[in-house]
Amino acid sequence: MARATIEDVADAAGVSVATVDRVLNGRAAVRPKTVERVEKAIRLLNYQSDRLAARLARAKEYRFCFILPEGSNAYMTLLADAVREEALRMAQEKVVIDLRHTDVFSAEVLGQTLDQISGLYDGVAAVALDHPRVRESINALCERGVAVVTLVSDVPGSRRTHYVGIDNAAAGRTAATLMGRYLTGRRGKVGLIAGSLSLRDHVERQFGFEQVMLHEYSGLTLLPVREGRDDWQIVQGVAAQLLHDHPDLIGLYNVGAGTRGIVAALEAAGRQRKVVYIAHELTDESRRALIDGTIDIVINQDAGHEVRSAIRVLMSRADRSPIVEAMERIRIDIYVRDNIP
Amino acid sequence: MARATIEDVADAAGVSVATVDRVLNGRAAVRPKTVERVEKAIRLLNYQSDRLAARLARAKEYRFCFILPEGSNAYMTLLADAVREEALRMAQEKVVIDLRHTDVFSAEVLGQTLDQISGLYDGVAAVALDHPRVRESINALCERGVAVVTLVSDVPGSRRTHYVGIDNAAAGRTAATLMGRYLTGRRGKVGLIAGSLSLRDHVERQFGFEQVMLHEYSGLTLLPVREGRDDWQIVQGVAAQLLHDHPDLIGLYNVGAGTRGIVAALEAAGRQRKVVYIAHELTDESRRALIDGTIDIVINQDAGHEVRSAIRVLMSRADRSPIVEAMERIRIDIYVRDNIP
DNA sequence: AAGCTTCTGATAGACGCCTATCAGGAATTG
DNA sequence: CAATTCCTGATAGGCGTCTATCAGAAGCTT
Repeated sequence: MARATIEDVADAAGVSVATVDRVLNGRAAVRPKTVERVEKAIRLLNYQSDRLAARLARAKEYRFCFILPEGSNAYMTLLADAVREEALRMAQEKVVIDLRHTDVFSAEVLGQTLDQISGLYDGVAAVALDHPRVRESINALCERGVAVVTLVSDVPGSRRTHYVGIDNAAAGRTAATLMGRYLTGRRGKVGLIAGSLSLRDHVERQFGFEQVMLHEYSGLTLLPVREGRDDWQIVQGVAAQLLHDHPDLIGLYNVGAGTRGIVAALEAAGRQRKVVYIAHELTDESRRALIDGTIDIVINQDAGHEVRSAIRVLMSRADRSPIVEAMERIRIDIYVRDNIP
Repeated sequence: MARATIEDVADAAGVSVATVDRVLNGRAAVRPKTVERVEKAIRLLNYQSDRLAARLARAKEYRFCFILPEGSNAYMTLLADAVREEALRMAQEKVVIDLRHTDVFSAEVLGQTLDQISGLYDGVAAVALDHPRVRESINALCERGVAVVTLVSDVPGSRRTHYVGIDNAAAGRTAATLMGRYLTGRRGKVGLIAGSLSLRDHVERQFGFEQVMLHEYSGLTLLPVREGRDDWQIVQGVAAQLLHDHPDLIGLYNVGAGTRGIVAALEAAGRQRKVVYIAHELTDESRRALIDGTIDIVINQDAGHEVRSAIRVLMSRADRSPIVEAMERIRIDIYVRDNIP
């Protein structure tokens, strides 16, 4: 009752291994009647090709490329680290992974980068801007048979194979629910800071947050969003202003990066622990602030998981095997002080 | 600059491939001086043996066994499903996975089961009771070279290779922090229900919960634990009693299974949504209750992840490759209504 | 029925490593 | 120095699949 091999299938179907192989890999024309016989034998023996042997035989290096925004955004640094780590591990399995950085805020630059790498890789994973220029480049890549995966922020409407990241509207709603519950029975204002309203993930989070806040926690006054460009110094200024303008600010949700700036602003105003502060992404900075109580909750998407998921998706596209949806769903992690990993 | 092979190493070291193989797999005695030469060549070429080729060549089926408690505990059902699913997937890679059920509350029965399977498997993953009888059987298995992994609940002091599960004390603390914050500014009683105080994970959760509640939320009165045997009907009785005895009960933490019983009791008393209720494990039942607001928070450990992690650990033990700690850390998932997967 | 096209079979040689065997060289012992 | 014992080299065969080639069979056309 050992596993069936191609040879077993060939015997059962009364054909040669060559023909079975032709059917399996669409190598040449095979008469429909023969195809059917082979397929019947496959079903009968419950044959599954041995992935290990197959990849060994193909002896092919898979080449993938990750494109991340340049700059010192803490979460992107985590992502980059994860990519490098996985690159090492995957080297053992004949997978080469390159990492490139590009200006995330410029659709033109990102588009050019995508255009250039065509032909060099079997697959690309990119943190992409949702912009027609980018969409066009993504589609061009797909056209040429390169698998494209969007990371963290999606580009809907493009022909990308897959989106690896969380449901950002749901993340926003999650933040709102926790904010509302943490502030049960209190009245006051809640501030909202985003990196840029041209980043799809930020907008979606904001949308989800407002949706739940307005409908379910109408006792709280939601202030209009302010943009911080994901730069902690700018964010610090924005937060400081917010705190100054609203002495009755009791909640703060930062949809983007720049945690460092907010922590600084809260401390400068002496209002840490007095404002319920919900941030995104678990970094060294936010971890620290979570432990000392300045941040109450961090909503996270696991960088390691995202990178591994992206690689798995690219791999299965490369050897035409199906992906396991359940395994590739990126979760919205909630961290409080006590469950930090 | 392709990957180095054993042959390259042999050439570089000026020895034969046979000798390299002997060094790599400790197949026979090799003179220290030669060993060193080979190892130097390996470092020099940054040689890493090709896992795929190695496993193909060994041509060995790995045989693993999962031992789960019998009965209809919802979470255990999820675990069992995950095991079956992975068993299918792993079949593609020459890994056979069996699933056995046993009485989780009896150390003797579990011990016997463990004793019996010795010799049949390369590795075992078990949801085990922390009991000397069980510990002894686990150690006996390890003695005979069978890799043993504890699942969900650990057996410290045994020679098990690894524990796959969450830090339960931290989970308890997490529950307490959320309970405390959700109940900010309110006074009243908080109830605590466990399955059995002989289950290590339950005791640890209780410990963590009490620790944080007592120190940080002293405005809330923590009631003594009650046991529900993880049976929803018993749990329902316990919960009903609790609600009856304490009209000022405003929080409830159920450390074990039996969510269904608590939901029923809350509904019967008409106090759903009036009591902040925190449960463990995301099942169909708790998911429903979370959505309709009866449950406020679910703390979860992902069944699929645990099973996959256990398999990975058993596999690396079997082919003596190291595990990636970071990848095998099981997270304490927090779910509210809005981030349910 | 000859000539052509389309399918199929047989087989060899990778892929990178494991396992096993045997002979001969090196080091050790008495 | 001979007799052991210990190390090492060379090599064959296998793991299950892919790729490629070539000859021959089957099917179709006219």
